[in-house]
Amino acid sequence: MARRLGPGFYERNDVLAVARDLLGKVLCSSVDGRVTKAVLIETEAYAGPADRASHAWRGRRTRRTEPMFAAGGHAYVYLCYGIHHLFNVVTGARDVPHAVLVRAGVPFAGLETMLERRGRPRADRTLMAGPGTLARALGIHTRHSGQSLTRPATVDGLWIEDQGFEVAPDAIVCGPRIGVDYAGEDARLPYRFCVPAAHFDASELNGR
DNA sequence: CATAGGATCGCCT
DNA sequence: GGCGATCCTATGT
Repeated sequence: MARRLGPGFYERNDVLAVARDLLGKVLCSSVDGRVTKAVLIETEAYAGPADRASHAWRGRRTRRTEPMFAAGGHAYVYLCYGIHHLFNVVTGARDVPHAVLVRAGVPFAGLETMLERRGRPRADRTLMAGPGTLARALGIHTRHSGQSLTRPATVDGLWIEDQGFEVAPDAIVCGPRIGVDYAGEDARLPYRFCVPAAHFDASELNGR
């Protein structure tokens, strides 16, 4: 049975552990009267003010980054390259700006809606193979930035469920984050986590 | 007010 | 593998 993740999951201060634990969890959206869900297969941790790759480096606090300083369990969504709405899970205590960027997923529910949003005729590996495409498939928008992930469902909202998918620690591959060359030495930190998409192929998803 | 640049994507060759 | 799209955000004057 599905269990919505609560504050205890998100408010942990170990953002690397949260990034790992999000693999296999199911990101859900209710947008435009439609519910869509994706199993997460790739995440990246952004570790607070000490992390030069983070928007909150050196405690930078602006209207855009303000949601990162909320308590764990809120959304941080920002526009990248003027086009892509990238979704992050805010983690840790209030005023500690940890976040986990959700980079990829596989469909779990609402496939027709996700195909329509992506302008695709059928599902393939590229349907949600990057942070921009995943957010688009789920209808995630910058207006969701700052919203709670733990409040009861609304007509326009996001949350994350545990659908019981197990991800063994040795199935997780980690490596450096993508697109953060500007971050100097921090660009090489192994803060990116993935499980192969095959882990959650269609046969396993049937019947859940 | 002006400007530079970005936690990307998809199409082109 | 190379490049243009596209516009918000942050920063500096």
